[in-house]
Amino acid sequence: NAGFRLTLPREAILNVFAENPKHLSAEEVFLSVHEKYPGVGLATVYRTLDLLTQVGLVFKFDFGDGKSRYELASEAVKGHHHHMVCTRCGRIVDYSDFMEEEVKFIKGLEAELSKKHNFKIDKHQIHFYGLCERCQ
Amino acid sequence: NAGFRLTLPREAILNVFAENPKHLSAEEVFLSVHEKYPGVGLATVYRTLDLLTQVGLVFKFDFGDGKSRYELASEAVKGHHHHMVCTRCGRIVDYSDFMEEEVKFIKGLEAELSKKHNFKIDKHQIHFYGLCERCQ
DNA sequence: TCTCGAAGTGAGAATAATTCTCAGAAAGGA
DNA sequence: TCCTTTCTGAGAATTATTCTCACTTCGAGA
Repeated sequence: NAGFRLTLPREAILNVFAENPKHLSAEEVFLSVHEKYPGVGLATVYRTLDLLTQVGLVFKFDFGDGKSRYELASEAVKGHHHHMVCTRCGRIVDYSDFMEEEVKFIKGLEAELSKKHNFKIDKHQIHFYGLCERCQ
Repeated sequence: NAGFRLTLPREAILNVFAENPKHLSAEEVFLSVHEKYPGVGLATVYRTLDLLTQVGLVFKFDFGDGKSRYELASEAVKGHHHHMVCTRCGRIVDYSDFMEEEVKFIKGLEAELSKKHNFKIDKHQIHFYGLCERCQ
């Protein structure tokens, strides 16, 4: 909260994530907020999601279906996980197996790449694509 | 070429990739094709990119800036590489270092995940985000 | 060679997610 | 309290992508 106000819309949006800590689209957040606070507009949802992303409270993902997804950063960190996306039905499956090895590997890679390409890496995304259980 | 015709627009689009084997946006492909073949429409470019992606000749990427990028699959495989995206200027830096280790690690991960979650993985994407040399 | 149906096409309209604009509301410090 | 800054809702505007439709091209078979 560095120089920003914690207003009702913003609080409402954060609450949505607290209740449903999953990769939500802007529209899903909007609908969810709208139930309790019908006054909150879609533009504000987008603005707030943007702000929260800037500040680092939420992560923004793009799974390639044309809409962005957002996820509470603390969730994503605490239960660190990545995603598998079904290319048929669009379902997103979280996994948190092998995270320790994965994080270790990725961190090492990051360090090497940062050095070699003089690129200041601050986050990564790993997505697997394929067919989920139901769609095979 | 299984049941599809190799028409002029399609050939022209493939040529664009041959000449410039980089992560091109649909618009970039369109402009490039347009130079030699002004008759080719944007819709056809989109349709063809879609077709080529289905068939597996090109890969489709999404770096989170609202537009998709396409890359010749043979290029991506031959010079297997991944991407670092600058969050300030949008520049995309390829890297192909440590690929052997990376592929090995990812393949192993894929196998484990496929088994455990009964998810038929057929591709993955790894992106790093941060600040490029110029933007730090 | 001619004919017919499927596949492919360009142009522009339509769609969907996101951003912008603008006038008004709220909030915090002087 | 007043004033400036921040924040807001509503709807218009924008941007990438898809759809529609009438037309063309191709290729297989008669």
